[in-house]
Amino acid sequence: MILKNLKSKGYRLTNARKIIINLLLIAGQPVDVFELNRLLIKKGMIVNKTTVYREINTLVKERIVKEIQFKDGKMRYEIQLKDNHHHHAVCQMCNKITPVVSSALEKTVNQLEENIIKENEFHIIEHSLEFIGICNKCEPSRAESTGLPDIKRRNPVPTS
Amino acid sequence: MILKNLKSKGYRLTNARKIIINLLLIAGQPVDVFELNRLLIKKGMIVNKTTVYREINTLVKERIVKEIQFKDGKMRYEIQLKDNHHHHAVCQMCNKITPVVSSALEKTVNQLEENIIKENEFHIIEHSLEFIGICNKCEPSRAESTGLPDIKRRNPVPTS
DNA sequence: ATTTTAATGCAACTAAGTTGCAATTGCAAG
DNA sequence: CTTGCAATTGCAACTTAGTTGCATTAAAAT
Ligand SMILES: [Mn+2]
Ligand SMILES: [Mn+2]
Ligand SMILES: [Zn+2]
Ligand SMILES: [Zn+2]
Repeated sequence: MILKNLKSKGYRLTNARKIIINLLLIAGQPVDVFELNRLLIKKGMIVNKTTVYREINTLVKERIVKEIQFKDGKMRYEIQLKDNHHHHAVCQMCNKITPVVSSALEKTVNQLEENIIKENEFHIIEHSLEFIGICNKCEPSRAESTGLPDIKRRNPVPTS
Repeated sequence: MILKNLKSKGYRLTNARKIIINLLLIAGQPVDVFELNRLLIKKGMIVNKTTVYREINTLVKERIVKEIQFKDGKMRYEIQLKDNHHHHAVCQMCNKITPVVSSALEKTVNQLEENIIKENEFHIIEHSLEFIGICNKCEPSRAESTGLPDIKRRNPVPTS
């Protein structure tokens, strides 16, 4: 188990650590630190943001958590379960996240990675693939707009 | 041309705009705002950072420039040329960027996108695919380390 | 040359994430 | 159960990318 593994490496099983891991397991999808904090408070536990950042970075370092960057300027974190490699489709309007799994795709990507390693002399460790779009719930409101949806980004394009 | 297109839409062909577009064309790879500013200064032109951000967001809005997020907390921008869709391999250590092109991959991705649209009822606008690894120049120094390379991220994992 | 409005510079601001350090706590050993 | 030590935590101050309001400047159409 995750906790066993951590303890064996000299990490302590602190309250914050256990709850954060649990919340990430329950979430089952990428969450940002703000959201994680909200979940912690809901569980009746207030953890300083510094601690949250440090804890998450520890989990990233131990390859228990994976970082994902969308385009809204905040890192998101998702627990890494065995044989659960997947990607995401993100709604530009409401940020809804849908997992995307495709063995055909992974096969093609792996093939490509091998080619890159051979041809470009570049050792590839991982890849990051995200799909950006509009979820079916947000689709209706998009029709009325200019076609370019309101992107939830940190640096929003000013509405002309 | 790009400038013609912009003028026809009511944008003015200012000095800053013309130089920024030119620098992005010359760069031919994703650059962040800090780097862009350095290039502007080298061209003998000092442009206020607010202007640079605003200009780039205008170009993004007009689909002339594409935003790319690696994991170092800064957005990068790359000019969008016709029929030049591609991805990137990024060195975790020196940030060297290598373009990745594969028609086989795009075909698989397009197929997958169609499936997502049908099955998940999610309208997909674009995808973002980046490969993370170690370039051949940085490879030697990696061998001596723990295996986990020093990642150039904003929130660096503390070296245990 | 005049006018109109897009673009610019500036300074102050926001928000994500980091750091140094002192106080706390997990936990192993006795 | 107590003690000791290193890992963890909280706090406050800091850094950095990016944003905003407003007064000023400058494309460019007439
Ligand atoms: Mn996921
Ligand atoms: Mn490129
Ligand atoms: Zn949505
Ligand atoms: Zn490198």
